[in-house]
Amino acid sequence: MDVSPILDELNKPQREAVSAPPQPMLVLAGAGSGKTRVLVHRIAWLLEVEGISPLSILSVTFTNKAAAEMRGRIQRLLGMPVGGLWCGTFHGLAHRLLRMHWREANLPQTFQILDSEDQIRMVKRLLKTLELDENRWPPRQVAGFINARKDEGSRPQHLDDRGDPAQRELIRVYSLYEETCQRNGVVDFAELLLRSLELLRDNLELQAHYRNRFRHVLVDEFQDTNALQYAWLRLIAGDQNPIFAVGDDDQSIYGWRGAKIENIHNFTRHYPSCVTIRLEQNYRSSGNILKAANALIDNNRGRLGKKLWTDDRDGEKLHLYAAFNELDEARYITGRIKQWVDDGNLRSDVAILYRSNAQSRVFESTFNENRIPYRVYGGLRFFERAEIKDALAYLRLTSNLADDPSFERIVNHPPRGIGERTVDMLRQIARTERRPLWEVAAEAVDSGEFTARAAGAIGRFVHLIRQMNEEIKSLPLYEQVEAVISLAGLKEHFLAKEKGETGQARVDNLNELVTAANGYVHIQDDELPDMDELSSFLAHAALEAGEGQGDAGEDCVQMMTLHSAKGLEFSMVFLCGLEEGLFPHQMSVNEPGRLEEERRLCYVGITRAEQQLVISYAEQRQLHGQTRFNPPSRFLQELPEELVDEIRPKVQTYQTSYRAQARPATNVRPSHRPGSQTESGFSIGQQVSHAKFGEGVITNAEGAGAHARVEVNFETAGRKWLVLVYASLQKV
DNA sequence: CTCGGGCCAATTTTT
DNA sequence: TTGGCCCGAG
Repeated sequence: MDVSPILDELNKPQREAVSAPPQPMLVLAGAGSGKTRVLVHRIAWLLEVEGISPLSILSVTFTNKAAAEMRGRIQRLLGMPVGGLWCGTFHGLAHRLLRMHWREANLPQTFQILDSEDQIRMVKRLLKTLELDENRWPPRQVAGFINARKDEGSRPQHLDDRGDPAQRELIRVYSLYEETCQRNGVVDFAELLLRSLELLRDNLELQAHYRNRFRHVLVDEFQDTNALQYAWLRLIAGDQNPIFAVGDDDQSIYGWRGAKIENIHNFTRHYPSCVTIRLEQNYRSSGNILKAANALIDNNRGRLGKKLWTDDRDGEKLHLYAAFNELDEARYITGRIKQWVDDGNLRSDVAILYRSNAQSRVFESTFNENRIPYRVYGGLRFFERAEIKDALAYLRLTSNLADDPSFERIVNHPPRGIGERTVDMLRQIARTERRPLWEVAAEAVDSGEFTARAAGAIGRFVHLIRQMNEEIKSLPLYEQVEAVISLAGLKEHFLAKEKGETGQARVDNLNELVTAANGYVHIQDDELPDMDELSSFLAHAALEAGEGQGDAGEDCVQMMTLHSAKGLEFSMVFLCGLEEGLFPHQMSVNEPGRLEEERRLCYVGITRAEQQLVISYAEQRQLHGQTRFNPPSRFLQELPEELVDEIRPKVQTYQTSYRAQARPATNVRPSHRPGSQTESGFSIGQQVSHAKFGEGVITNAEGAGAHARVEVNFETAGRKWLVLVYASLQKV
């Protein structure tokens, strides 16, 4: 067997990992060390060299993007499509299991997926039913509670309120929520995982079947797994089948949403025969950037340990800009980007990374002023838009008439005279009779319980849904979507309701939905023969929310949070807002564990840069409508001095540098001591001259850094406060 | 049902 | 400062 195409072009540890015998493996893959490559080549190795059937391989990722990339790269490497290989996200694969075994999992065949927004709407409704005040029980938090319990594998009956009345109520909501989902045939994201875990745990026949089938389980981004996901992996792998886990504990940044860094830390303890391999050679960044990243992350405790290195030269030093305020920060970065583009580089190779989304605004307006095209990542994705969800809700309801959340969403949307009062009555009947809203509505028309007006309106709605059901049955998918949108009158509704751009944008999106349906390839799946095209499309829409904004194809500066930058790389990276309270974020500074996660986030940010990393902080920043004076981030002091070129605005003041702050956590600014000399050489009593105001003498001073001001008593113009950065005073 | 004013809170995000 | 949400008026 010629193994050269699989092992060639791999470095030693990579090759070791790829060609290892079947055994539990932990591959600690540093940033830019060829992690995906190892996974892809490992699978190729198993298929080609070990002669494993694609059916015996289960490969799990977190995002659809990662799964798609993996699949694509395997096919490219092997030069052919690999059928039968299970390669997908945790949720996608769990969904697949449930579709295949819906009976055993006690679900209706037509079950639908509840996304986060649907889930919160449902919780809201249940809170009302239970007469719980939304202010005391914020639906978001209640949903969060439910998800967190599911993520640790707990059902309501497992939970103990331990005498805590608040806990008792939450468990009650969880209980009712679960019951309602079951009756409606809907399944939320966490439920996909938990339900499939229970399925395989309790159904020994299926368990044996899958353990016998999946001889190799591979996981990407292992440091991001939560308790449920890890349990799911271990259950499928059993004792015999080895898990090939790839991850980087230094890039674990999702602890706040349940990811357990312990999973990767304790992996070798769970699997004593596990072999650990470190991928430390970095193919992305130049030397100085890596040195800075290593130095920073070295401040964390309890790491598995790893030091990135490169064959590349040291490259540019890191640049650090101390901005006067957030506007100055944006202006400086704008200047650097202009320079970058003038030098013949692409804007799309530039990324602006920030800790929180709110920081994007200043950049957006500055870029607009300067005509710099940009793209902001994050925000609503395609399938999450209201108009799209409306259209999908119609489709879902025709597909599963018991889907109450969809019913609720569209029963009066567009408005058709079915008011809150009427819907409430429907709900009440539905609840007492434990039947879906749809059935109740269908019978309400003749029941005489409703006013003629309400009954008429309900009748028209029932008729509409039946008509849709009837008309779309034999149509191809995209015509089904088209027909539903038109029968529901969604376009007319949005055009009338939201005049101008918004309305038109929604119509455009609806058209785009038809196009998406037209382009949707429903792969006939041997393992899922009963899945029709529409159901498959609906599941796709729920599981894969789609891209944020359609890529205009224009060369754009990329703007995103540090979290969404993970996994990406850019020639030039601007890491902004390095201020105490902002980054590390205020909410994380008091707990060592959370602070370390912030540091890992910073590490992720630094390691995104290939050639040039520019870090900035503002000495004063508008935050929540108030001016804040935050000291430079403690992370700055953790970067070795010799790697950083500090760029300061024109004048130096007595605050030497970001390193001068002994205790960055304090928010007290040093006050001016009379007679002391500023670094720029200005001091009280100094004779100065100004281009416009002429000559004068400094009588007072305050502030620091780029923010420093002096009071000058001019001979002709009188007393004025001047910002040193802008005044360009000359000594006389 | 829809619009607008007042009030409140304010990381990070994928599925 | 902004945005989301609730409530009351039309």
